[in-house]
Amino acid sequence: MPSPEQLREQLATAGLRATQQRVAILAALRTLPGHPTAEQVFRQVRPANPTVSLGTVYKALDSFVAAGLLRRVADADGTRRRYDPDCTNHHHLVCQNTQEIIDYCDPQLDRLLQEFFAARGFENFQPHSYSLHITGVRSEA
Amino acid sequence: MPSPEQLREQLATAGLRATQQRVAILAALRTLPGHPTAEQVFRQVRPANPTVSLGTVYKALDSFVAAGLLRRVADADGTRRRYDPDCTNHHHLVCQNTQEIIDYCDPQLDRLLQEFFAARGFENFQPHSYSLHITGVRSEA
DNA sequence: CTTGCTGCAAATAGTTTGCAAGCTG
DNA sequence: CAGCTTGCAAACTATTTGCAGCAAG
Repeated sequence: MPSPEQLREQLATAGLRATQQRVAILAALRTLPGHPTAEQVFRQVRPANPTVSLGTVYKALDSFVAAGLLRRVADADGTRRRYDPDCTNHHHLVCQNTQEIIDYCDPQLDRLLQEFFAARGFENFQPHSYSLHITGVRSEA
Repeated sequence: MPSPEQLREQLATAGLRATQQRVAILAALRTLPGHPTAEQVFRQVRPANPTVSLGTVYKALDSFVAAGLLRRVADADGTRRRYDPDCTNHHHLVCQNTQEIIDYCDPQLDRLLQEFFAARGFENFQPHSYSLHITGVRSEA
């Protein structure tokens, strides 16, 4: 849970003006679990900052993405955009029943993929990062 | 390039009525390369079938997805839906510059992933299929 | 025949844009 | 103070829905 000052600094470092709105939006992104939509961020921010508008949320998220603070991801059915606050490389488990998306980190898997593609290589393509999408069902146990 | 009869049969097997529109739409999907949008399918179908409407294309694509003939995929920036006519498991190369998505099949990779996850296993998740999203840049060579 | 499919148009959902006014550096 | 940012509302784009008529099984 970073302090407002830390958030302001993150924005400044990224070359963005640290407005109240952006600080609030960035804070919301650090609070919300998973991959929130613009709407979800808006609803999180709004109560404490009734002046922030949805349009501003969209613009702020866009500038965050441009600055590399955030990653844009498509949601499972492609109707809306989601924003992934975790910019480190990671993978996703997708439940076929609930459409739920769970983050999955696995350095061992990362290494495996790195090695595999280092050995193999591509014709006309320079790989940069790998993200594995694992579809399946969540088992209650 | 399957014949109309084959397409009709595919539809029947999938439990769908083989209407002229659906046959034309399915044919277009087999013709178009990559992962077309509804709009692209419409433009492909329209010249030969001026009576087909965009709404019908959407409905037909939905029913194809429900029947398992097609897979819905989100396009890179998540603003529109694309339909992937290839229902066998495969991976994607995504070019950061052009947003182009290239299909990538690699049985060896599939085996590697299978083995890795068979050995590892998950807590509360039953994996079913794996799709690797490889981001990078296309090198002209 | 009867049930599902089509075509049209209107309705929605999500996101973007234009611009005057405000705040940040 | 200069310029980026905001808030609002209107504009857009992609997709969905309702419903009367049509066609496939």
